[in-house]
Formats: sequence, structure tokens, C-alpha cells
Amino acid sequence: MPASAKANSKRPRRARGSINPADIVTGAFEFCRTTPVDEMTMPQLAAFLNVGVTSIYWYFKSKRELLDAMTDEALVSFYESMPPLRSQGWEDMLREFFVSFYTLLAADPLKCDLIVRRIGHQADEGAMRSWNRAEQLLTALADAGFPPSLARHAFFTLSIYTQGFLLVERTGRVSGAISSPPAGGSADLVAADAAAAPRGTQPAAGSAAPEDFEFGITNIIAGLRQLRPSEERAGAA
Amino acid sequence: MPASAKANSKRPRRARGSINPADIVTGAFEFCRTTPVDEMTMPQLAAFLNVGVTSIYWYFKSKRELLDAMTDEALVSFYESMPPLRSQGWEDMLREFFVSFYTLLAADPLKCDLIVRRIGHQADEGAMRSWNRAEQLLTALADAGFPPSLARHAFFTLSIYTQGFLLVERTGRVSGAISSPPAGGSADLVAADAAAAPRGTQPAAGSAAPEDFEFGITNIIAGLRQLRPSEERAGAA
DNA sequence: ACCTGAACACCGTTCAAGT
DNA sequence: ACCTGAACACCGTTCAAGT
Repeated sequence: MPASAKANSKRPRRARGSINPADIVTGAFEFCRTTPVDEMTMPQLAAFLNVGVTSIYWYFKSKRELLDAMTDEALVSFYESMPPLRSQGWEDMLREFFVSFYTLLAADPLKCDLIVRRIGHQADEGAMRSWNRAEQLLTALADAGFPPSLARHAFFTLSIYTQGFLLVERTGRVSGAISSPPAGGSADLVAADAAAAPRGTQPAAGSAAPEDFEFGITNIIAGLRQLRPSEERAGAA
Repeated sequence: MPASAKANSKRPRRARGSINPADIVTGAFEFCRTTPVDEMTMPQLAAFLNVGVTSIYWYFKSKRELLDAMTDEALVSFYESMPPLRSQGWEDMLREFFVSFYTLLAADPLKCDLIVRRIGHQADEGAMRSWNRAEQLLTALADAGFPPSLARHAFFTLSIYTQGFLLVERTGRVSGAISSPPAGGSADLVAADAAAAPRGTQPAAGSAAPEDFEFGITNIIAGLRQLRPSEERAGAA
């Protein structure tokens, strides 16, 4: 090939039906295997997909809309990959569910960013669909004697805790927060250390996270055990 | 004044000592009384402060550094505005502390954005300083028979829950999540509704938040009561 | 109908002055 | 030493074509 083919690109024009929304979203996910979503750029994505930037706007009328589509897909895939509940007792079911919840998202920064960190951008049309596992849980709680409102609160509390943990972990503020007494004896609730881990790469998931996460779950479930109406006279009436 | 003084601005050059980091940070806070931080722009801020954009870069070598400074100040001001603890028992102390925590940040979107939503950008030099209230709490827990590691976990769990709640609330995903049974009986953990509230303005803090928040605190504290080593033989040895 | 480059109004940041 | 406009390489988005 000639040595100095200056600006040799001029990508050929693509055929009429050669792109579609699904491909774009899929491509965006692939692109984000390399780059954090927050850094994904329309021109960059277009180059990656080998289309003109403006072509993307034919299918998504804004970047936000594209991110919404990605979030929808992330949610569906997330729900699908939640393993079915094996446990029988309500306590184990709750624990199992939220440990799966946490594990899945902690292992997938992109999904975590889309699902937990992204802001209330949408009504999550796609969310309601594949969402029956929660029902299962609520039912189990009802069977165990929890009144509906208490059951929902329980579910909500665990969900908030899980999301909070993922958030704080993802922002790298969690590494030695619990395990290591800060020598002088000082603790900090929002920014315990964040100095230990290297900062260049992905926040790098603080050290002892999984056990620390499970403690909170244990704690909340213990509380629910206590908050549950006593069962002695539950069967009657 | 003449009708068509086209581009009449040409702001006069400022004196040599007329800006300083403190003023810039203060100005930025003032600017954000009007605009969400995420939308604050260096040119906009400069215009608001009546300085050249580049002047800001003399004191802060990047926008990130400026935001860090803002976060530091937000943290200090946050700690200072935490009312002193009145309660005596460990349970009430914990509740009081985290309710204050929540109330303060829920009422101040800017501080919430800087402290909770911003990412692990720094070691929070300024945080460790005014941070003795947590000590107080840890001590109270120790006095109540909690081993140090358990006390820290307790504190951490409550803190994570609080931050998670603020996050989810700030992103507008919380409004009717608990109070209203979704008719069909479906619940969603990440995006319960988000469709009810108007979306244009600030996420508008979902309806029944405070009670919902306190439920989780009650729940976690109840769990701690159960997790605490039994006191019967605590005074001995 | 679908794909596209050029262009617009912005951004964060740097440079090379001005005082 | 401090303050500054012009300029740079980007961004998201729109426009006016091209096919």
C-alpha cells in the first residue's frame, strides 16, 4: 500500500437498511465493555458502529433516549439473570434474593451504572415486565404473617440498602471502612478512607465488600424477625 | 443610553487581588442556588462571578478540583449543622443521628449532590476534621455492649441505608413505592413508579418519604437489638 | 425512507499575552 | 503575580442535502 495515503478514510455510505435500533443498543453495550458509560460519546459510538453520527439520531432522538434504551435492556437482562429462588423460609429467601441482586450488579459495572447510578430518567417500561420474583417474595412474607404494608416496607428497605451499598462501593468509598479501626479511632460515614486503593482504573471494588454487604442484610432481616407480628395467634380467627 | 450599543460589554479588567479561591467557591454555591451542580459550567460560573473564565483556572487547575473544594466545604457545613445528640440510649441516639443526617441532606439538594451523589473523587481531607459525633455514637454502642467491629458495622449499615435512600429519592424513584399497592399487585425494587410526579423540575422529593425513611431505621435498629451480645453477663469479668 | 457531512452553540482547558 | 481573550479539541444536536 502507498505510504502516505493522507486521510484515506471516507467511509463508504451504508446501505439503506443496514442499521437499526437494536444494533445500535447492542453496539453501545459492546462499546462500553471498554469505556465507562459516562464517557461514551455519540461521535465515538458512531465511529465504533461505522455509521455517521447523525444516523444514530434517526433512531434515537437524543443521547438520553439511547441511554434509556440501554437501561431498559440492562434491566431485562438483569431480571433474567437473577437465579430462581431455592430457599423456603422467608428469611433465607430474602437473603438469597438480595445477595443475588448485589452480586450480579457488583460484578457488572455497566449494569450497575445504568440501573443504580443513573437518575430517574424514565418510567422503566421494560421493568414491570419480567418482574415476578418480587411477587414471590411478597407472597412468602405474607404467608409468614407480615401484613402487606410491612412486607413492602421490608422489601423496600432491603432494596435501598443494596442500592446504597452498590453506589458507595462503586464510588470507591468503602474499602477498609469497617474492617480496619482507623488507629486514632475515628470513623467517617461518607468517606471512610478512599485513599487506600489505586484511583486510575475502575474504582476497583473495595476489599472486603461481600461480607460487609451481607452483614447489613443479616441486620435488616434480624430486625424484620422482631418487627413481624407474633405468630402465636396468627392461625386463628 | 444609546439604543444600539452593540456588544457593549467588554467588562473592565479586575484588580490584581480581587479574586481568591474562597470567593470562587462561595460564588459557586450561590450560583448553584439557581442551577443544579451538574449543569454548572465554567464559563457560566465565570460570568456569574464577573471574571474571565481562565482566571478560575489560576486557582483551581480543573473543574474537578473546584467541585472537590465545594464538596469539602459542603461536608464541613454539613457536619457543623448536625445538631448535638440529645438522646441517651443507644437506640435513640442512632435514630436521632441518622434522622438528622437524612433531614439535612434531603432539604439541601446541592449538599446531597455533592456529598452523596458525587463519586469517589477525593480523600476528603476536610471530612475527618469536624467528625467526632460518630465517635460519640461508637462509644455509646461500646457502652451498650457492642464489640467494636459490630458497632462499626452497625454504623456503616445505617449510613449506607441513609445514603441509598437519599440517592433513590433524589432520582425520583421513591414516591408511592410503598404506600400504594400497585393494584395488580406488582412491585418493583429499582423503579417502583417514577411516573406519578412531574419530571420537569427538581425530582421533587417523593410523597411520603420521611416515614418511609424512618421505617428502615427502625428496622435496622431492631435488628441491632437482636444482634447485640446478651447483656446478662456483660458487667462481669 | 434512510444515511450523511457540515455547521451550530456550546464545553473544559491551554496558550500567549497583557498589566 | 495575577488576570485575560483567543484558540483548541471536543461535545450533543440540527440542517440541508444526498441516495
